[in-house]
Amino acid sequence: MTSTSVATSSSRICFNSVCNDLKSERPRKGWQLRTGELAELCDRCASIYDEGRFCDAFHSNASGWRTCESCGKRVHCGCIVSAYAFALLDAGGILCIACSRKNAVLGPNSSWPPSLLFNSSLPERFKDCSAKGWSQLTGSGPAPWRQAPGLFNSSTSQPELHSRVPYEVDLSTGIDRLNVSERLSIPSLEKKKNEDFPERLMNGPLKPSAHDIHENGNTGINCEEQHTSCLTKPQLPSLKEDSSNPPFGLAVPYTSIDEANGQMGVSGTHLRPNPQPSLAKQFHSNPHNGLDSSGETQMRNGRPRPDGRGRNQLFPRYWPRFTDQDLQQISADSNSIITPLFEKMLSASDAGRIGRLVLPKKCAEAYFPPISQPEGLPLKVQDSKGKEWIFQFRFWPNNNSRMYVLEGVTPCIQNMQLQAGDVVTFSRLEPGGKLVMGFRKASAASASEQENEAKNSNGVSTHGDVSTSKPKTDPSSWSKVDKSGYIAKEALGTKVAVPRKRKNSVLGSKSKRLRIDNEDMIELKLTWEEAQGLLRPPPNHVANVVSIEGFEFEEYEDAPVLGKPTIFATDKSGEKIQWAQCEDCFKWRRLPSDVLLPSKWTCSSNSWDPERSSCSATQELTAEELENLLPHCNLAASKKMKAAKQESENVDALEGLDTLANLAILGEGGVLPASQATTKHPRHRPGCSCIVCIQPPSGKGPKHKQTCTCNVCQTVKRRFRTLMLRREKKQSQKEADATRKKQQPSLPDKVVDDEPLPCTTSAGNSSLNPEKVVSENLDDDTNRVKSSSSPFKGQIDLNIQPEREEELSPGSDSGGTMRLLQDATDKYHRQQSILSSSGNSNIEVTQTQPGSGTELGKINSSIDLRASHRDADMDHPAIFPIKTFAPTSATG
DNA sequence: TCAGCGCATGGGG
DNA sequence: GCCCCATGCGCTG
Repeated sequence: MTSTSVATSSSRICFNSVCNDLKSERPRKGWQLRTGELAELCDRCASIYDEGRFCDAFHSNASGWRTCESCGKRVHCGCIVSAYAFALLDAGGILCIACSRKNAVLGPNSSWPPSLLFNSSLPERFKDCSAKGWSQLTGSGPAPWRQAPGLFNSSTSQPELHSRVPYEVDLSTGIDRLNVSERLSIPSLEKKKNEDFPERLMNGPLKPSAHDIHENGNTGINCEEQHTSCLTKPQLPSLKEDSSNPPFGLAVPYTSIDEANGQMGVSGTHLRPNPQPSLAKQFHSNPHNGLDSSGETQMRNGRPRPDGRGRNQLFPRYWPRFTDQDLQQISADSNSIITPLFEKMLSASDAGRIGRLVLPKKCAEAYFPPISQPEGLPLKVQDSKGKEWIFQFRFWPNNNSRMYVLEGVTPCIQNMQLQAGDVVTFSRLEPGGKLVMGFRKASAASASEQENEAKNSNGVSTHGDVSTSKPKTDPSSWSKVDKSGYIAKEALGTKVAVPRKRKNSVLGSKSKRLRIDNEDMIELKLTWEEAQGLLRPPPNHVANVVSIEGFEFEEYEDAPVLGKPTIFATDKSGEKIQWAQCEDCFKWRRLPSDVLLPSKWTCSSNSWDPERSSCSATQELTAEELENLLPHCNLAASKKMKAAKQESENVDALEGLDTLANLAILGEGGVLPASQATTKHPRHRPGCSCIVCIQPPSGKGPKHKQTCTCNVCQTVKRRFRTLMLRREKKQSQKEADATRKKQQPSLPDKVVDDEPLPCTTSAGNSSLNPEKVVSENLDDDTNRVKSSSSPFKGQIDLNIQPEREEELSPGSDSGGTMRLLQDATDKYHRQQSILSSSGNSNIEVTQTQPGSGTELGKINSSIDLRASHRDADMDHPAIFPIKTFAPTSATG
């Protein structure tokens, strides 16, 4: 290549040094430069390049021309443009890419780096490695990071896009005119599906090149165009259109015949050079990190796109989550480029003694060397410490598919002290194409994240760690999506502080999906309302408000920022300002209006007002001013929080009955007014003394002795007596039923079963609980709650737990009162759990109690007032669909 | 007997 | 109904 120009974006001249034409407004992209950018060409050169005639046109007199050993065609082998236009033969000589493909002997140039293949000389390995270089496979050559989009950015809800063959056939004419090829995936021997190519076809365009991002400062027009494209299954004819459309490069598959069975075997694509971003760009561009177009859109909208479901070919659990530091850590050489490929949480099997790590199929096929035989091939993998391991990469035929495994991973896993639940990450290190295996300890990740969260004054927790405890304190290293996702959880006040990959210490792999779902549920405890309160447009962006199913959402052209809700206002001089509340002291601090705060922000981070950069500094706002700023509910919550904070320092954290009593104490004469200190279900009126209304909102408060005769204890004990009586009643009823059945065996069960039902007619109560009558006689509190169920259909009845009470078998009575206490305490916790996840803003506000630690309350208390609909909804609380944490839900 | 290999099975998406 | 994949389980050395 004779081009010696630098920066393609800065110059208006065609990058082709022998061409002095001006680039067009939207220069077309050519090959990839070492900087990761794409050469920008004038239309003419780009066309020539697209047609694969670049070397013919511009390098005809240059050295490096060789002759294809097969067809005799002259092939230029001496420039970057032609780097992938030929294949080196082991015996010497070269094949043009067409012949190599045709013969299925070798793929395009840049075969597997020797470092990756333990023994590439073996015939089988040779075959396996033929026609596919690591660089091609993983995109290391032209576009390492683009590979990922191909995998992870599939079109939406697309069925497996099949038949590589038609594409291959159709595109065959385009093969030769493309100089760079990229290995895409291994075709299965058992099938000829190829979902990769169409995806890549889409995803190529889908991904804004780093260059584009760099140029535009955002995902830009191209990204939007790509986004559109990702929603539409590409049609074959469009391929050529795309192929002539340089900006994002195009993956064009080529066909080769499997050497063993003659099936269409090794396939790949020709790919024009793609952007290979710098480390930072790579990270930010890498969809694995959540910045793919669609993902970004989801986040920015605060709601999933309709097409979101099938967006990714791979489950998100395989998306690598790397920080720049992670990447740099893997890369000992600062000049190296890390391409995160995928990650996988170790299952029990993976981490077991068998030493087999099951690889996600698509990841294996896309990122690992293609193998056509089950035996596979040895793969040299470097761990993050630089130690090299050799695994056998192989597969098993499985249900007309393949199951890929890495064998022999036990030493490595043991060396890294990994166990089920930990995450192994795979990346590629350039140059050299080394496969690097990192890991993230589940426990360490979780702990360090929480620690970081606590330490990081920005409140932006980082997560993800590749193999070391190296702190990740640079929030900028996170993609917005990652950050926001994290903050969202953080802001929930559920102390969830979980990484996306939070693991239980011991994993039943079967429960993995469930576990992940549960994490998602936690995430969903944030209502759209609240999410909107946290979302704000990026600087200088104005949100479009769209209404969806009656709810308003702010939509941003660019990724929104999630952070601490603040109150925007105008000061006396007319300057726009915002008020933010310190997480620690709850004082409000004045900040510039354009400041974006992390979700956890404290006075110490107040660099805009050094005098008030400490919690000890007085609050600038007077109480009156604050009251004017804050809506009533928020103010109340704010005060409560403050009181809570103070109170929490004086009381011990307690559980169960103690907790109940604590509330009563707080309510009876404590710091908080009773109306605030109680957890009230909306249906309960002031003065209600039922078990719900006297429940403490938090686990704080003084302990109660068993002999305590305070209001709460008496209530609880009365309730326990009720429960015991119910049990006895139930027991005797069952015995009676059994006796009756024995005496009247012909009596249909239904009659027996239905018998208790008439009880529900008492007092017009619709309860199905046959013990209802007893309950009414003994426990007016519970009765009141139960009887109130009908007007609130669809809402959670916090008191009635029929199934729970069904569980109270007489046999369990042997434990005596303490067991009952425990039962009731459990019930209380369940109720609390339901309350906290109910999504009812009333509940949330009033539930925010001293020391509760529920940051949700904080959210409510300091929600961004620009979201005007929030206030409206405070008055008319809408219950958004919320997933509840099923396992502990005793009511519903 | 045991470890490892390779395939089968079945849950979940 | 298909696919993925975690894991079970039988076979073999």
